[in-house]
Amino acid sequence: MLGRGNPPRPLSLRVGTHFGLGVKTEWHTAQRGQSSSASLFQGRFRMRHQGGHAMFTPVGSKVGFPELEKKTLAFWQANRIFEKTVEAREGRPRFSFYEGPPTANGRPGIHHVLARVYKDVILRYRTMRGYYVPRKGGWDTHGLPVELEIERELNIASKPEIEAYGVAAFNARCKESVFRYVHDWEALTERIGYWIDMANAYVTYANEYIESGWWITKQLWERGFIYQDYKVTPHCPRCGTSLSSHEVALGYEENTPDPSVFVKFRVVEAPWLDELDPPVYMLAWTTTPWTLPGNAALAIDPAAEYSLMRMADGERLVLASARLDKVLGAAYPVELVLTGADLVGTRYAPLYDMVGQHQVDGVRVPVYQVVEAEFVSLDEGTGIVHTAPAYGEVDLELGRARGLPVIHTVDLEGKITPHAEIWWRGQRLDESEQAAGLLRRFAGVPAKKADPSIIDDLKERGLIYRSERILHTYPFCWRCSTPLLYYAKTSWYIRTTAKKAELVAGNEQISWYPEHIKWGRFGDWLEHNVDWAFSRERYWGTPMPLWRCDNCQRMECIGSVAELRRRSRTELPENLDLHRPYVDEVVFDCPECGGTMQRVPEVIDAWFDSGAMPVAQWHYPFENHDAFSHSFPADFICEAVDQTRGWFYSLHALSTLLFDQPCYMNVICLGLILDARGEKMSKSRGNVVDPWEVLNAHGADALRWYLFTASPPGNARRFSVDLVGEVVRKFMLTLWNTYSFFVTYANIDRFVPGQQPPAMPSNLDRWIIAELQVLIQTVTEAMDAYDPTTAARAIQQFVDDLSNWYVRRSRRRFWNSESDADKLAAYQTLYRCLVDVIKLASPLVPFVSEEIHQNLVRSLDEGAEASVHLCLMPQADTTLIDHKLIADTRLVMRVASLGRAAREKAGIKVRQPIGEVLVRVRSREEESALEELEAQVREELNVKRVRFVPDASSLVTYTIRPRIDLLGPKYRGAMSTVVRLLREANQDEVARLVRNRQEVTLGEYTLLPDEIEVVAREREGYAVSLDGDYAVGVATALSPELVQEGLARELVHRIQTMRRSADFRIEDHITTFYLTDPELAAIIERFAEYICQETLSDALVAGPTPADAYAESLKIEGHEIGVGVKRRGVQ
RNA sequence: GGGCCUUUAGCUCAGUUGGUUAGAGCGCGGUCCUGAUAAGACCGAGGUCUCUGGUUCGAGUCCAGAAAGGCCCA
Repeated sequence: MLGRGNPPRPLSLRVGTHFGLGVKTEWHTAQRGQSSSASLFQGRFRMRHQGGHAMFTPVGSKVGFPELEKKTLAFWQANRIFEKTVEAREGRPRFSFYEGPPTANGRPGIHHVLARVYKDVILRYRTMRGYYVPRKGGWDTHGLPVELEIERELNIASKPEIEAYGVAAFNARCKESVFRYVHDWEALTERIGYWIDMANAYVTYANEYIESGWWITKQLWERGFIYQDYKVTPHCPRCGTSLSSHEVALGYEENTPDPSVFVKFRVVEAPWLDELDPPVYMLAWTTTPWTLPGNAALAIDPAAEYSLMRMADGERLVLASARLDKVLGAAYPVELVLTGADLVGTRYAPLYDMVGQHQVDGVRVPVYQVVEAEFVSLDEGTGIVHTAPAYGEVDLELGRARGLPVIHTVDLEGKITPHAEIWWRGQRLDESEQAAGLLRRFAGVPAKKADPSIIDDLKERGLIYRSERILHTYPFCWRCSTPLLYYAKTSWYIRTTAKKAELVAGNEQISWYPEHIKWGRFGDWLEHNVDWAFSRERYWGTPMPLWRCDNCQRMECIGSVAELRRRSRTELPENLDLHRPYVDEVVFDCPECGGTMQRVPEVIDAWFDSGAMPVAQWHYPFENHDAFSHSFPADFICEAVDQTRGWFYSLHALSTLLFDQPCYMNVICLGLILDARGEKMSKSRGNVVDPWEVLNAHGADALRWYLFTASPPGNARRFSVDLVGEVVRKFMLTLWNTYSFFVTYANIDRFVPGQQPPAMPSNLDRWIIAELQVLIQTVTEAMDAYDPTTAARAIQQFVDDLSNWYVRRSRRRFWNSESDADKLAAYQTLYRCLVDVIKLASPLVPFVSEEIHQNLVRSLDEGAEASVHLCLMPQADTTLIDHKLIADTRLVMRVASLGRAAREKAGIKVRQPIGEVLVRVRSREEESALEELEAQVREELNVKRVRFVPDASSLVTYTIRPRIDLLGPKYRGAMSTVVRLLREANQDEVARLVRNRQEVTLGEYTLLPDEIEVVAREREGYAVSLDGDYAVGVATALSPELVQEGLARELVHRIQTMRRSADFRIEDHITTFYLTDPELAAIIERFAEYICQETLSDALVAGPTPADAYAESLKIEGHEIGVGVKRRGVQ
């Protein structure tokens, strides 16, 4: 530590110039406390630090962020910081957030980290803006994935096997499994700094949660929004279960052979044709002959052209004109050309007549006719599509739109039934008389195996035009490899279409990031809204609260546990589990007929659970009315884009149906995380990155910073551990080292913030403070707009400027200031920048911000906030924003950059002082700006003098360039001529005219001086660097004085390096010994004061180095020199 | 098959209302600077701005089409 006999570094090193004469050694005397200017630093500090302790905990430039973060986590936990950030804002305006519940039955991955840190950053930010931001966590616990995992464990794969195992035991295992990885989740959540209340998280399997779901269901039921109808799902006949789209995606097989059959449907009644002899056939194409008995209609494209062809054998076929070549293969006479619309209403003879002339209430069932449809393709088939509503999703949709019956001829085991089951308008119809026997010959045969028999049958009856085999992609069960059947089963629906207009209107009120989701993926989905099939024939889920009378089929919806208790025939146990199978056992009397009412077997889609969370997380309306109403609607939610049709939709749908308004107002919709090669991360590909690997290597802040800055939130992003490491170097270490620099010197100088009156800031100070205010504005605007990426990138740029311009340019002020007031201003400025920037950054990188806050703010001031996260965000002081100064400083940087380039060209290293640079800028205003900031240019370029060359003719020659941005609009089509004329003109002459602000006449055109740009080109004798209008020239000649000074600087540099090698402290004073040739010795004598000052040498001794000093033999520009450094004072 | 997104240097990304010579970081080669910095500066190599067509005096930018990749839905 400082102060143990080591003389503190003097505060007052008053040296007027670097080259004062006569002061060789022992040049400083002022000690801290005795110097008059030291009074600047007295005050409370001196009272509190009489023992001479460092005020800030010393900070090295080396840092291990992961270890540091663990310390911070422990601090947060021990001091309940998260809880305090919430409690501290009670009574303030509320910022409401809904947590989209993850499932805890798998390990969390990097994509979960992405979502969680994006949630966290907004919530922390809002808290620091003074909002009250409670954060209730949640867990999604129901659903098929949970069941599948248990099936795997039990080594079973079908519903009968589950039932044999026992639903109670099965569900018990499901319940046990969903929190299997909860510790992983909690550990990761904590480690990445996601602050969320997990202790009071909602759990979708809880009875209370289910009861709220029942309440919602009953609300919908009473409003007539719930009905039962068919739904086509991919069905595995062996497992006896439907597959989710995800499961289907697992089992696609390419190059699957299937029949490809062109079938003839004989027309019996056609408004567009009088004579039906010889017979007319509609030609349709199918790859699933087994669905032909279920045919209910033929679909055509009303806009397409169709042809009636006369075939060789005299019979006539109708098909799309566009398909003639492909299907018929040869030319036949066209008898009639007509549009699809003409064909609508055509009646045909069914291949297998299941329906006959059925009438219901005097209305004939519309079947076996030609109907129009949107989906008819002219790229394959015949343009006439066989439609079987029982076996195709679009078929069923079309059937619904056209009122077609659903004709089932296959059972759930995938076998053809002896009799058809026909549903129309929610009623079961008898099959036609003729139907009896039609199916019998196929009965019991698995559907796909019946294909050949059906084809043979139709062939015998002359109804096949052509039959062949094709290869295509077909889905198989991912578990048992059985071909899937698309199959219509009854399902419970929520009539979301009834509120479609409201869904779309509600979406108008929601802000989406990125915006295209609103109009694109989500808006589209709402526009094409179909009713929500929300029942599942499964076990582990919220039971559908519908009871049906086994006698009169009366339905009843139960909306609460109390209601169930009232109705139940038996006394229900106090702790009744609302899951299956227990709830299935509850029966009651039918009020209509006295029959037994029994629950329907289905459970509710887990998406319904998640969409119910605004209500159900509070067990509303059974309790917590305030908690619900205060949190509804949410200001903010955030999930990945795969939730558009998941949670984003289920929330929106239920909220609109229940409350006629959206339940969230702002959404960040995140893109997916891809691996380093741009491929989706998935377990099966084995390319998932374990978040812990990144966290252990680089820490949570680095990971967060990477996720915020690398790409905008909506984009898919590539991810790898190395990319995070880059962030550490680029941002984290830059920030850290700026902080470390400050602490190191502040401790040496005993700087105490707030203890001195504000010192007079320099231009450099005013510049960085202005930049800081701009940064505050930028960050505030971006974060208010839910855009952490823009905020973080701005902070990164600022920290770079702070470190690589402000601190670099200020180093001497801290190290060796010409005035203490100036040094004080530098400390005050840097301190202010650090304190504000960590506040701005703290929502993004909460750990390192906390660490710095604790040391810079909290350690000095008991009254300061206990955590940076309890602070309020800094407010921009716009009076401090000096736009001109900001622009001027950019100009200095630009000139400095050009000057360095010019030095490079001239081959003169920066350590070698040069006499003069010539600078040409764009305007007189820029010149005066540079004059103002000339010291920065001189120091940065190590030059004695800056000279402006407004005309610059002595430095450069000119070329000219047309200002096509001005000439273009003026001359338009003649532009190219004007440009050519200008190019051919005498360049020097034109340049001269323009510089004299005279017009330039080129043939018939007269150009104004502003319309031509004059560009300077390098002149010999100077090394000149050019950039647009700017030019910086370095005089290459070096005077002997300059060369000598360069040698002195070189020697200083060598001594500094030796100090480091000798492991001296920055503030250690030394004695320097040297032994060299007379020429170099003379130079050293001459620059002794400068050398001493720079190297903290109290004495510069010509002579051999003592044995106990650190010594090196050096060679400087051809001079041999022996140098020794020895620390002064007590070791 | 439909919808949406992406495509700019080896990698990750910027690129403002269309304007002369398209940028940054990382990586690579070189030089320099440095007693805060694992950092920084300068120079260099590395680009048919995915392609084709159109609008325009002028297109990375606007329009149309195509291709590749991604996601969602069929």
